[in-house]
Amino acid sequence: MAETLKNQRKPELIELPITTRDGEFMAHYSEKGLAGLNFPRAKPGSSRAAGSSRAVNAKQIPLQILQWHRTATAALKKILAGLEPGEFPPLDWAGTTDFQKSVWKAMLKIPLGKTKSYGEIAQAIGKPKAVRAVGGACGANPIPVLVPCHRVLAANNKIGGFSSGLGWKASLLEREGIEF
DNA sequence: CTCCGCCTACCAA
DNA sequence: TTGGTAGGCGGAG
Repeated sequence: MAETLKNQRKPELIELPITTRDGEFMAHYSEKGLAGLNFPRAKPGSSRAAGSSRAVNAKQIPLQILQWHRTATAALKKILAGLEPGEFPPLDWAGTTDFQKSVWKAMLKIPLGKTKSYGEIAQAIGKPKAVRAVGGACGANPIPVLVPCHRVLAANNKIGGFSSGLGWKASLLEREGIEF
């Protein structure tokens, strides 16, 4: 009778927006914490459908999640301003692989204003040859900015890639005073 | 198993 | 310096 866990296809996350001067980010929360963060769709300024008034009934959102959202919002805005993020909400990496988690944890250890290469991350997690795989994990990072995948550069201080757009990566690095 | 990717080191111009 | 390339690894289908 153990219903196949595989039927749990839908995590059913609660989505809440975070409006910043860079546009509206979208945060996704599970009952365990922040599970995802998306960059703004349009560029700052273009107010398109103005939220299409999908007014989520604030009343039905667990207080716990609202608290995490406040924390996440503050942290995101700080980093976007090139400042120390302070407290983080718990991060929910359910559904991801151990390899990816190890890579993301390693990235969380990179201090603001500092960088590491894909190779250094690979070495840090004990898989010195999995360099390219580290790049893959960075690209799969569900919580960009807070989990600083932008602080990972290619060898020789080259900018490397960024699935959400190199423009974002370059911009985030600049805000932290990083040169490349 | 195959294909692809936020990489690298290396070699040829 | 710039460009092309083969090796290596994990993830997705």
